[in-house]
Amino acid sequence: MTISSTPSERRFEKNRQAILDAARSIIMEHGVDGLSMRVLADLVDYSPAALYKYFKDKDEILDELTNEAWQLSAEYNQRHMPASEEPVAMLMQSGMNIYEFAKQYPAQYQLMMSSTRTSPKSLEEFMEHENFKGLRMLLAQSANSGQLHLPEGFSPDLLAFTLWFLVHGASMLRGSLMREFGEDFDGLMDELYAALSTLLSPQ
Amino acid sequence: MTISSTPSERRFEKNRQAILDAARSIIMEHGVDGLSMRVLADLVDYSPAALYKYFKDKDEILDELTNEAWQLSAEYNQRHMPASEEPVAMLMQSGMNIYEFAKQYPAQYQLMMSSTRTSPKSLEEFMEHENFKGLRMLLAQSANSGQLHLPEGFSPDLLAFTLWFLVHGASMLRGSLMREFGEDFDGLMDELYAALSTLLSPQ
DNA sequence: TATATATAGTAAACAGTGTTCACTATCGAA
DNA sequence: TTCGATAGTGAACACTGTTTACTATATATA
Repeated sequence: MTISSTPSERRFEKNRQAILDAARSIIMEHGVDGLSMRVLADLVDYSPAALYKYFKDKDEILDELTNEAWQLSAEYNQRHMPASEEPVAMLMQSGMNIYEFAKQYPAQYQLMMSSTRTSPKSLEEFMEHENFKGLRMLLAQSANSGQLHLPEGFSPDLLAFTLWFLVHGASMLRGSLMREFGEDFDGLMDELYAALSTLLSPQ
Repeated sequence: MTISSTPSERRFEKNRQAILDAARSIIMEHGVDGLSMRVLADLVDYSPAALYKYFKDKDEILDELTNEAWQLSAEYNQRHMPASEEPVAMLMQSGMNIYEFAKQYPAQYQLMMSSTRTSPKSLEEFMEHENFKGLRMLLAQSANSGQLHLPEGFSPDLLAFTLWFLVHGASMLRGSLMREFGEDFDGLMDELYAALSTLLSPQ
């Protein structure tokens, strides 16, 4: 399914991609706030105004990087997920993956959590979001097969949200209010995973 | 304990306070990003440069507002806390108070969670933080007296961190990634409080 | 009371930001 | 070969936080 395209269209797409690559490298090295249209233009040997032939505005660049980031995070999770394991262990690994991703790609994570135009428009839409649906499925199936203990009052979906809040809360706090805690924070998370693991294991 | 002061010192302090009041009203109406030195100067009938006689830089203004915000949040919590109640109910109310505060004072909450110079420098320092120590004490005492059920693997302090992560995670997500969910998010939180309440109640 | 000093306040500028506009040169198609 | 779309540019606009040189005014001292 190759899309027919003229040389100039391919050239345009290449240049656009090169700009995105440069933008990505800037936010990874200097944070999201380190990205300015002028330093970006400098890096790709364009004048600042030229960037507006490729993108409507700066937000469109950030939106592209945000979508990339969600995908990257999903890939990161799949890459670090043991193939056949018990559900509770997979669940804990899922949590660690989000947490580690936020640590390793703080700029991308910041974009995911803050981007304006990209964020889901309703709870229903979010529930179908690729990165959340996997978690819901895992919980529903393993609760059904008795491989996961649902604490009283928790539906699979409510537990999914709870864990999402918990892990993303911790990850965001680690990058903002608690950014100075360093290793101590990681130790705390290990304790938390251990306790959660026994709480959610059958029996 | 009135501090001896000259008229000019009192005048200085009054002007400084007036600037802070104006800054607060700006962030409450237009968000933290809506605060610029020029609109602030306009509002208090000063030239922009004059503000620098009262504050080292913009961050110093934001730091003052951040400290205020932490205090405001503590007061909000105390004001909405039933005097004599069972610990679990108090705990849930505490969580709701943080969540409701973040909803009602989003700018202040944003400052609390993001300010650079104000944030605690270590885990130990944070554990002694006024707004967190209350939670720890409540948990330790009620767990000791059997009025709170500690799930296996959770120490009182670990549970305190867990609840902190959970509530602040939810509050931050409500203000960022999930800002469009509106009432649905609140309903989810109600479910969560109910489930948590039965999980942590004795028996 | 006169004089010297510290201080409140200002206009203008600097360096940075995102973005737009008028313009040129080149490229692709008829 | 001509003609129109388009890639790319320099300069400007309207912002941002901050600094510098300067002027009054208010305070403190002789």
